[in-house]
Amino acid sequence: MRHPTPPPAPEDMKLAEVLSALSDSVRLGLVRQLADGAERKWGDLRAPVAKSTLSHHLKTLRGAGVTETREDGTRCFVTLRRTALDQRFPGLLDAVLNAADEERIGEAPALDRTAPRP
Amino acid sequence: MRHPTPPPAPEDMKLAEVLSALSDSVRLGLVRQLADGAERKWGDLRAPVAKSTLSHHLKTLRGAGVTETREDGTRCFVTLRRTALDQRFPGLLDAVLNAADEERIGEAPALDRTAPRP
DNA sequence: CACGTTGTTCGGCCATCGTAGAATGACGGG
DNA sequence: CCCGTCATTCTACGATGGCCGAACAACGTG
Repeated sequence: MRHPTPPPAPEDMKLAEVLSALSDSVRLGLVRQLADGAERKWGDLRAPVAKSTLSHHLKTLRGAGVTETREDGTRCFVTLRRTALDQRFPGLLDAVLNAADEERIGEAPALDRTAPRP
Repeated sequence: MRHPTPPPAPEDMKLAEVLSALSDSVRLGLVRQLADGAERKWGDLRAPVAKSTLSHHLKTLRGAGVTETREDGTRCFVTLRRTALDQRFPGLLDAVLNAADEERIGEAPALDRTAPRP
């Protein structure tokens, strides 16, 4: 399956690149799903895009050092690199996750129930 | 001079937009120059780009709600909207500024003195 | 070994972005 | 009143970026 994008060492992570990786709502949604630090199966990640697009988003996150990927046979598992991020950019991830929670980024489209049906 | 981009109310700021605004090294350099909260003259801001480009970058920062602009006659002054940012995205700005300081983003190109001259 | 599953890569499309130079508009000073 | 200063807008262009469907590659299983 080939993952030619190994995660960069903590000291090689660039702030602008990380912020850029986090500046997309689809990717923020993915990061939120990984927020508890637990490993998630690729196929269990939810995003409102085609799987090729999802793959690209995960590649972007990996490239910036935000996530890490482990392969096991034909399937792979994704993890948030919380310690590396906290070490290199103290407070950043928490601030972003809190704000993303507040905005409910990446949550179900939420059918509009504001107007009761007739 | 016309500033058709008034800063959004704190509650209208979008996380993804703010992160996007901060994901450019030129803009990060500008934000660093404003970090102390003091007002700065447009013309005193340093950036390695043409003035039209600088104007666009400041428009982007304004549009995201990161900065504010005050006009006085023909010149204008730029301020970091620290309180609005801290209120809406607690901890985010500090984390970004600390990391940007660490990477010395936007500082003088720094002639290479690692090898002493012959 | 043939096949289905899983994720990546490829090719292409369209939108946005960073950049610069030139034109424009708004003032203030001589 | 005319000119210089200051910042924005216009126009243009190459580079990215997000998106998708299709093709591909690696693996486990029947």
